[in-house]
Amino acid sequence: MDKKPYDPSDIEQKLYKAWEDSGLFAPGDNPEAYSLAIPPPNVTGTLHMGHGFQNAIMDCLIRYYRMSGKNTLWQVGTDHAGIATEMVVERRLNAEGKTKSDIGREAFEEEVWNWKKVSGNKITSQLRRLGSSLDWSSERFTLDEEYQHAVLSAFIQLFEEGLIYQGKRLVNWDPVLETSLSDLEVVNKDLTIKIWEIKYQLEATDKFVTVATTRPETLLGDMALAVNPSDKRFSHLIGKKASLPLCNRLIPIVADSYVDPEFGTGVVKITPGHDFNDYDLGKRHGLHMDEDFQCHSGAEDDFVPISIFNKTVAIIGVAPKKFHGMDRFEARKVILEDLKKEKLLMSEKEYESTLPYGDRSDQILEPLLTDQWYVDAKTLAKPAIDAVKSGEIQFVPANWEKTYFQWMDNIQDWCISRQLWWGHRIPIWYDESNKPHAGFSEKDVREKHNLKGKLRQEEDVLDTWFSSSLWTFATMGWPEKNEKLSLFHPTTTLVTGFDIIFFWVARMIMMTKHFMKEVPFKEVYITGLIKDENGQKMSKSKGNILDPIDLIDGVSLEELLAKRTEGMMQPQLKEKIIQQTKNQFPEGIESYGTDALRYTFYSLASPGRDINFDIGRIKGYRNFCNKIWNAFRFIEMQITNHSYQSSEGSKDIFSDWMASKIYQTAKNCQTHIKQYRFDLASAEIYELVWSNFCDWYIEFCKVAIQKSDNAGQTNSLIKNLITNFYSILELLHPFMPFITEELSSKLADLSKLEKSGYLVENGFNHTKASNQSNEIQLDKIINIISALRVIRAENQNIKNETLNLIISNDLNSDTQSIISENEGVISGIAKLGKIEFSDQVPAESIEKTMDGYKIIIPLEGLIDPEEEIARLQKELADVENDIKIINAKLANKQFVDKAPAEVVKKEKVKISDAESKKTMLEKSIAKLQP
RNA sequence: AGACCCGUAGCUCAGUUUUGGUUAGAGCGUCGCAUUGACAUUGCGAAGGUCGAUGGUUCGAGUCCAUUCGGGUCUACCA
Repeated sequence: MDKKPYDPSDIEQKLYKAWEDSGLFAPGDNPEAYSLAIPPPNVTGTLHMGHGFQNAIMDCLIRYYRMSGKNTLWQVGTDHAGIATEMVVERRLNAEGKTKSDIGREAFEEEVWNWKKVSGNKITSQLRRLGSSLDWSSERFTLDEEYQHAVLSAFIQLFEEGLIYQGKRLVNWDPVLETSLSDLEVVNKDLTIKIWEIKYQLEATDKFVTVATTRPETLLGDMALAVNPSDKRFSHLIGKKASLPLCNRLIPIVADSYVDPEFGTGVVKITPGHDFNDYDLGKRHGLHMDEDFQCHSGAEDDFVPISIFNKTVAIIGVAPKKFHGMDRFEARKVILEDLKKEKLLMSEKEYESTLPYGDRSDQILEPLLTDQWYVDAKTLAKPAIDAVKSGEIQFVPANWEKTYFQWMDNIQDWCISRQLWWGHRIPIWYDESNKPHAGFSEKDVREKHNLKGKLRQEEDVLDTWFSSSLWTFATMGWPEKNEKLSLFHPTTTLVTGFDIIFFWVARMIMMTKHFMKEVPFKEVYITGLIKDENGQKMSKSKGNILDPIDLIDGVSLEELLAKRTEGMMQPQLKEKIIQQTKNQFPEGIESYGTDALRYTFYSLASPGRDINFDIGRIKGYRNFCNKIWNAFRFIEMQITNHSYQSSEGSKDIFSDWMASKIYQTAKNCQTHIKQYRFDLASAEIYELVWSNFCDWYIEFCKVAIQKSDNAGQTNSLIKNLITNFYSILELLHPFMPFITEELSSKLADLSKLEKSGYLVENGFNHTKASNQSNEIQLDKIINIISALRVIRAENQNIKNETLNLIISNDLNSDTQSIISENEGVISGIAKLGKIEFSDQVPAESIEKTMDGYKIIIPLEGLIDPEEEIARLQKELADVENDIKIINAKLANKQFVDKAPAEVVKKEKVKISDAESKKTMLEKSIAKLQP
């Protein structure tokens, strides 16, 4: 037996492989199903702390229910992550001096598939390192053939139902990635920007009106000026025209209540092609341009917005030729100079506002008029709202429902087309008259619609979230109806973060309700977001990211620095990050093992919104693993040293006590897991194992075995010890799968049980209800031993002496006889000579009043009576104070009348306890006094 | 502008809803003591909190209500 501490690296990967090879994670056919679908990570991504956290939780759930006898499916898979992946591959191409358009669509797609091959398995192997008991046999990727078929089917059905439509609208345009984005992919940043005031000359006068703008370049696309209809300052202008600076064309002045007379100058320039509000206003007023480039208002149907940007946001169209080809910011500069020259620029001021940025590219977005595909989200939202309102789906914690409703009630149609190459190409073919038809292939479309002429396929691909919104059922083979779907769908629970409630959770509910006529999951457990120990979001640019695998295996400072600084978007932060990392981890990070990391996650999983990951805590849980490991080593020693034989044994009070504690904890954990309180469950088990099992039970067993005088008794003590340890391993297994599996198999070998297979599949076999009265008795004995320890700590001269103990006869007779029966063990642990029950108290002694009885340690010549009196008097003062407080309470008529009888009774019991304690203390003091 | 979350021991957090009711808990850290048989990744013991503030409801408030201060998040945004 070696003495080195527990080393998880010896066992973890070996065990996972054994589990996986044995096919233990694959579902069976028991109709009592429990299923989870993993939120599919980006196929080319790597594991971060959030993944680690959420997967730890999912694995605990699935292992717990698998052990409880449910038929479990934990669906695994990865997402193609359109924009993110396309960006990475494009950057790699750029580094080689090539561009996407150089090589063309097909070659590019091939590049991405190659990249997936290189980096694609990283995250799935990392999931294995976490011990996640995923069903690898049903792994899916969102671009698998089968999955693609589901995506196309969904699109075609929605199109045919009129719930997907094409429209020329303003979208959030990312000029760097050259694609549209949905509202959710826009990050609004608060900034100090500039605002300019510009004069527009009124037609056929020498008068001007002034408008304010933060984007002067858009004036090239202005189609009107607008004022509030009730604004007296400008009512005479309504219906007149103004001349557009630098452009030599006229635009109408219209009245619209959208304009806030209090804000700015009260006159607004209207650019329907480049601003969302202006677009709506332009539509209301039917703004359009004639062949002479003059703008007019009209009926709503006349509305034709003009656009002056192309897809790289360079100036085109009706803008004066001079500006053509200029980038938006270059054009802004030139326009401001020109306005200044013409004395039309009134002012330039600082201004607090927000600008929209792309969440991936981090570039300022531009509203741009393009053809896009939309999902009619308003229609799909209704059943999805009802599903949550009716309780068919429950959010945990429940207040996330509010967030959900707030968004769903104001939902906008969802732009699902992306001008990318990586993803599901939209299954639309245009005929020669540009009419769109949906189908699985060109052939399919031709046959269905009897088309003869040339067909052109839509170039765009679908938003990644469109395909992932089908995740729970598309992974199970939909649109085919099969047994898997009927057994495992709806899934039981979704575990995810609040950051994707809108992106994913809400859209899954909408789509699943629509296609399956049922919900995708019955409960949504929204976890907190993992932040660093200072409450900062973990991000590459802050340089505070942690890789869960580094916490498992350890990492040197050099490697950690390299990881945190490679491929930085803002290299100027590099020095700061290096310094900060060196301060935090001067020696790098130690290896803690998966079980310790997982346990840390559980202990932090309280219902709040943010979870600050304090690296200090993981150390404590590594020690916990070591503690368990050594508890096993103790048992191992007993088995070997006493030639343990597996046979029928008899009960003992210590094992009964332990079994009873385990049973209670197991019951509580069941509740905690149902309520997703992994923090409470883990804390309770920790306390059970460390404080009850190791600190007390093992110590009792140790002495009991030592003092046992017959082999049968020894054997039976060991047998009960083994059984209780098994129960603990079972209870811990969903939280710490590796160490528990390893120890259970070692224990099975040692104790010569027939090999009973893996804990993974075995369930909770050893935990049983036990003798509760024994539990109470032993709790009392433990109280006595603890009190003795306090006395020793307070009296340094007796800290190591063997002492005699007298217990007053006030202690009930049941406990007295149990103490007598186990005198040897108790004396052994508490280092006592003999234990007596008596009301005869020797003159020189230390006394301690307990719960209705007292313990006395005769100490002739060893104590200073004066010191002892002082100590007792302090204790007396405390008791008297308690009595005063309770008396005051009971003297309060209001309290006695209004408080529930139970509460009043409790107080009365309390005071009588305190009174008797007081009497005992007074007697003790009197005796010491000369 | 609206919605939401957080504030409890030196630090990181439970406890606050359904149900207001003893002396408010844990881990880490700190202090004192312990040393060869499971474990120093250890054991035993101790100290440490007017629960952000104010007011209210109540016999009774960390918990309920109102106001307020500080920190944070999301949604929507006006030129």
